[in-house]
Amino acid sequence: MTKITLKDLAKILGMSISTVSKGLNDSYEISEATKNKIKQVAEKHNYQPNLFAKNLKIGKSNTIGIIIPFMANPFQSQILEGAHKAALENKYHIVFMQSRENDEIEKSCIQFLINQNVDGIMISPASQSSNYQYIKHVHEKTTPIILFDRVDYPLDTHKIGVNSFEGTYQATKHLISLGRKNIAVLCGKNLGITSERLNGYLSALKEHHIPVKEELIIYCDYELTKEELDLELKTEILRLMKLKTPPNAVLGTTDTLTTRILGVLADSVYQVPQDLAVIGFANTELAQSLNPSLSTIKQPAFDIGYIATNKLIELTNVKNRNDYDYETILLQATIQLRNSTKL
Amino acid sequence: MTKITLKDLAKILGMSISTVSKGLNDSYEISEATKNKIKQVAEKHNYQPNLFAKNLKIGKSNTIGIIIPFMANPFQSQILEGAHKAALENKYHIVFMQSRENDEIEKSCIQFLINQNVDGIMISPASQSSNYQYIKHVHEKTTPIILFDRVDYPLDTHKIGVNSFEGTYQATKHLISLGRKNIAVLCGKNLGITSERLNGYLSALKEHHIPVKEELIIYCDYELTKEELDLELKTEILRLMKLKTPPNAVLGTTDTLTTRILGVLADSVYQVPQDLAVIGFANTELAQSLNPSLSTIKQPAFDIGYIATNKLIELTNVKNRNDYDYETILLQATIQLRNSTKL
DNA sequence: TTGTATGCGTTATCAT
DNA sequence: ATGATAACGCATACAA
Repeated sequence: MTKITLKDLAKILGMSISTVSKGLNDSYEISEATKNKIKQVAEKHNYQPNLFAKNLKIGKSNTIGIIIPFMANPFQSQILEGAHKAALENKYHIVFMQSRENDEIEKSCIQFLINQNVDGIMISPASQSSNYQYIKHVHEKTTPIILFDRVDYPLDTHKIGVNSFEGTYQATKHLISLGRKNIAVLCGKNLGITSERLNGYLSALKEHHIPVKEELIIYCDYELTKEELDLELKTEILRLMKLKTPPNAVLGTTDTLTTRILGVLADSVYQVPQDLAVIGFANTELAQSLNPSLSTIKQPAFDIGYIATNKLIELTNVKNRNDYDYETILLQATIQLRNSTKL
Repeated sequence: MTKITLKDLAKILGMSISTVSKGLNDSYEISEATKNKIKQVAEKHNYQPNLFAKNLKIGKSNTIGIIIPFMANPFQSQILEGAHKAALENKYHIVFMQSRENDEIEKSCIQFLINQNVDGIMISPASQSSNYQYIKHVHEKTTPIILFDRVDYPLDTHKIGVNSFEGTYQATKHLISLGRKNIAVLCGKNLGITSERLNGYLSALKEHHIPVKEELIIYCDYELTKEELDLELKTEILRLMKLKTPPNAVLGTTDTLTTRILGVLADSVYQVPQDLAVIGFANTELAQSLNPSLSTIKQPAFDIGYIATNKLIELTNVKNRNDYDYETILLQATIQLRNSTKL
């Protein structure tokens, strides 16, 4: 039961290859009667066009590339799942690559994808302006590129992410309403989203006339290994808790930072939430299994991946991208209050 | 800067297309001198062969399919990461599909992959003998299939997984050594790996002359939604704790069961580890962030994916698979003792 | 409305 | 050692 081709179908039907091809593609030049006959036989023999031949002919790959920092990460694999669904529905393929939070690797990923003839690329940039000139060039001259998750990046294109400001703003307000006014905030160094998320924090403080203390704003290097990051966080916690007025709450602006700080605290003498209330961006299903259960800012990760992929595929089929009207879609993050901020 | 083809190179070099092609493919019929010249020019113009044309010609796709129950799952996305690395190193592509623990979806995934002309497929089966006849047929007649993770499945092929017996055996012994002899065990219903993992538990009990109580062996339906599973676990916990001699420990035989039971317990009146010690298969990075930190049986997920993919690619390039010597590779799971089993 | 012929970019067979 | 040519499976311009 070897693969059946157009030629085989043509022979079975006693027609020419082109008639069969046109019939299957619903060409207007073929009569309904023959179309039906063709489709019926194709169906019966479970005909599936050879994609390599098709793509070679058409000059399209029906494949998009996705560049993500790390795939073995709950938040990002949820995004991938959404992307996967959208791609499947549109009969597109996905080739994904991991930038590992590194600009150079990111560039090689893009080059690889272009060599693979992908029709479009979606990126969650490794840093604020990583490979900007190169990405801009590729986007304008060769292959459309859109941004997801980390959308605070200068490229003029579709951007699908989350309302960063709102998430940290609401979370900070919640902490304040609990009487936790001395809030440390963990930020990703050189991360595009950092500024908006920090703004949410700052605005909430300002609104409540709470002075900003620089010593409570911590920038973490995102290129560190897990162990190095843990060590850095541990050091920071020690420093913070030795201040004359130590913080009584911590806000994590990214999934990684929130979950890591939790591990560091679990390993320390400080109690959550008694000593430090914790809240932050986190998409882990284990939030409620933690003890105390973790209050989180949860992003609609699946939707981000799903919408971004649909947008990219749409863009892929646009003939002329000059003067194209790009959209920025910011979904709402939702705050889920649990025990790490109780009391 | 449009894509450069063999034809372009030939023109630049003033040679024929076939000479250039042979030169790039290190054919013995081309002189070293011209080979060098060809490669140099190809390099300079960053020539990349069109994979669609190549695959069409060769009749291979250089693509493998991976079918996994769920990708947005820490354990499975770690496997995927290993697979991704191996594929990249071998210049292979991956198309992955999710069976969602469902036999029918699994079958449609296989059919899809075959239609995509994948050179081979690796599956973590949805259940004990899901689609066995079909998979056997495909494997023998069409496309090589290997198994990973859930390797307790009758197909004669490569199997890459973990020593299930050893993991639960050691974990159970550890619980017993702590004086926790009344151990409930959570199993996946119809899951191939269940029997070996249960055997580990039973052997450890036997070795310590502890009678087996059927009432402590719980089979959970793997096709349930998260909410339904939580509810089922909640009900089971209530039942267990009302027994005349309630269990003082719980062993989870899969990642899902271990992490879910933890959430259910966190939401209950029962304390971990005071009332119930908890240990089980789990690859989450949050194990140490849990309070109490979770004792886990951790699988080398990355290695499973990496090795399986390499084995599959190897198999893909075998001409005659009759009488092929298939391997079963069982890696060691490692037990990480933490606070959920202290005291 | 249907069929013929060409070419997408490769590899491979056969001449030269 | 190098080149001309056919073929992979498909879509399409053009002819009938």
